[in-house]
Amino acid sequence: MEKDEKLMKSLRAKFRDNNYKLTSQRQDILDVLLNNFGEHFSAEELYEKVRKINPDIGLATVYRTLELMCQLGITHQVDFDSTYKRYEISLEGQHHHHLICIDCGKIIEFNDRVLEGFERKLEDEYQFEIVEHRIKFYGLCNKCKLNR
Amino acid sequence: MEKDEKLMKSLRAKFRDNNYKLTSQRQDILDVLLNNFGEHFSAEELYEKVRKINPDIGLATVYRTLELMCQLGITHQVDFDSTYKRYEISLEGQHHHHLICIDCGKIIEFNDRVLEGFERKLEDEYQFEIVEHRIKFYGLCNKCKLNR
DNA sequence: ATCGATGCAAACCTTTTGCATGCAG
DNA sequence: CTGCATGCAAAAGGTTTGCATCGAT
Repeated sequence: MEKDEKLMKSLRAKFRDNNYKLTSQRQDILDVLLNNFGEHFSAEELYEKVRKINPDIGLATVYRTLELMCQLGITHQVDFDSTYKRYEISLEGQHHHHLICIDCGKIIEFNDRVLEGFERKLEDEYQFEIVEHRIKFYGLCNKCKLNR
Repeated sequence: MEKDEKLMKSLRAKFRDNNYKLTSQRQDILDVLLNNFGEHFSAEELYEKVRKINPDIGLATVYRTLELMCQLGITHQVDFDSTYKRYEISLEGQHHHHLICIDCGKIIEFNDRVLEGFERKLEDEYQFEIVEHRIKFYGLCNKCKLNR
């Protein structure tokens, strides 16, 4: 839990350093975030999880906190093709991408650096300065391949 | 317009071959699709464009037709991080990806094959059969770079 | 003539907003 | 204390659905 403590400290600092109050609701949300590290979640899902810790929290607060955390770089949106928005915790230097199973919806994450040369080429060709990339591969996971 | 005729014919066949009626509304939607080839559009945007041809079409019909066309492979969803869904016409062998400007929202499309080797590697590593990929690079377009 | 497709309006679901109250700094 | 943050409920998108009618086959 040492690493978690350090991370929590840095996330709290992001609120404080930007003059946002560290309310108990925001702390509760950070707790849930770290206890579910690496997951993607909707506002509703986050709300349900936070309610187990603090049953009085309002859904609007969850939405407002998500927006603020995205602004502070604590979280960011991940856009899968769904009717609602999904989010995940941001971690510097942790570009990761997704393999998404079109049968069962399973999401596998992976990291890679192979794309960097490719990015240079694109930047030249289109006079575009790349800040970030999101890559998704759709297909069949091991299990679903067998069930066909 | 020769190529368009051929494409239109094949799209109409997709309805017919699957026993869906080729109503005037569906035909109007196909017309708009081909006359705005390559664009991404929301249901609302498509609705507005179709209304110029057929002012009596209902928004629900546009939604229902979009769903059907996605099912038939005529269109597919593209997921940018927005509050509403966006679609584009599908074209076999035309994998293309996006450069998205984080300042002005401009979207530049590009094609590339450099990722194929990378895909093989992922398939081995994760026992995952890749069917399709979607790649987005976020950054600053030429114009917005200058305005900073 | 039949049954799927349409238009309308209502329902739904997710997200945002206004306002009075609460609480961190 | 002060002003930002919260909870509630209402409003605001975007999308889906029920139902009577229309029209492609």
